[in-house]
Amino acid sequence: MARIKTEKNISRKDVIVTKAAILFREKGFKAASMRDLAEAVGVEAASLYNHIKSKTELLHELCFSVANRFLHKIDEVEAEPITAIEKVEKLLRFHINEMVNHYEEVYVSDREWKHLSDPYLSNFQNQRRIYRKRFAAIIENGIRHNEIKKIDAPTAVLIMLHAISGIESWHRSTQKISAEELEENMITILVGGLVNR
Amino acid sequence: MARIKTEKNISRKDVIVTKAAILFREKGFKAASMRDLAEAVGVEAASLYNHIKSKTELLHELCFSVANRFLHKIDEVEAEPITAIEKVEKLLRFHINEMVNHYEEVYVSDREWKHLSDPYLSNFQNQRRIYRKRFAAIIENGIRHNEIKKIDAPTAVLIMLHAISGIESWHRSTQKISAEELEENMITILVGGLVNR
DNA sequence: TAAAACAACTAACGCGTGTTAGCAACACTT
DNA sequence: AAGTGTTGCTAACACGCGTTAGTTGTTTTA
Repeated sequence: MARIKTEKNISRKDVIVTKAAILFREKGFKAASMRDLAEAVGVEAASLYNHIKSKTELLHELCFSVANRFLHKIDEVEAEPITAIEKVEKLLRFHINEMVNHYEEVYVSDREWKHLSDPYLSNFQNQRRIYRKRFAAIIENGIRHNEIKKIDAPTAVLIMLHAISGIESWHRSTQKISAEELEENMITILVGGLVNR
Repeated sequence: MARIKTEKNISRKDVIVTKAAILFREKGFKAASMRDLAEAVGVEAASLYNHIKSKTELLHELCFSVANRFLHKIDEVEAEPITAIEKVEKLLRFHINEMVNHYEEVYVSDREWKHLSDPYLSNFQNQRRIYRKRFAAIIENGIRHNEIKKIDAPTAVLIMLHAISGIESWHRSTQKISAEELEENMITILVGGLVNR
């Protein structure tokens, strides 16, 4: 009867949540079964329920832990006395790093939140909407100060956030450039565009 | 015993495939059941099998019809005697229009292809990989001719394609700018960047 | 070392799934 | 109007799912 191995400060629940992120990313939330997860953890499916309440709880945990990190970051960035472009760049770099270093979690939170159920679902959607509005507000500020082109701010936000989710492809690719190169390339393109002038 | 209504040149299978796209987009492939689909079509679940072979067949049809449209387009664009930037812009505009006008299909093809099974799966992945390489080759050409900044071409492709998939958010949003405005904004930002200079 | 708390197990439940078989009603052709 | 293929129906199948109950084994505490 082999127990789930834990290290210091890592609960068995944390182990399960982490493995769940990997599995949900790989197969999708619906397609990943609790029996799959149990196998990944090295235990029988029923045993998981000594540590978690339900499959959906795993999704809650993942989605909200990611969402909270982004909300804290935008709090921080908004308060800094820097230009709008610098704020945008800081947020982008944060997004890129989160996507590079916490790939599974961020990816799952991004693509599988639809399977949350109320009240978590509407809660999550709200947080997401608010985050985007605050991001757009920064861009609108930049437009007002002539730092940023006269564009539709919500559209800009949408482009930025989705472009970053493309790091998924980078992660999966075999011959990948370094994370640093990736970051610099993304910032160059998103902030400065393709055209050479 | 109400039949599936068909208009001229639209087979009953086409009706089913179209409804499937809407449903798969809404709930995800795995979460959408054949009974859901039957209800959307206005028929019992078993009746669907007079027109289709399996649930997965619906996904094949959607994924490959979308993939083929993009492959034909890149054939066309590659052959034109225009600059690299113009080629990129043409492809981007095509992507944007496809995403705006065939939202459900394109979205499903983009997000649910994982649930294809071999040999369709590897086939689809191949086509996708090849498409991206050809897109990247256009960008690399532009870099060689100094039209485009010295950036990592695969990263640029990844940004472009994923940015466009963000049109999903536009589609869902309530107060949306017009499709034309969206298109112009996206091209402006992706080709020219955010910064005003 | 005994008791208490924890974490694993086996067995099974009810349910929803994709799909098939067999039959009835419709639509079109001659 | 008869015949033929098409398209719908009902019933049911085998299976995998998330989850619970009850029990056994292991670790921690006193």
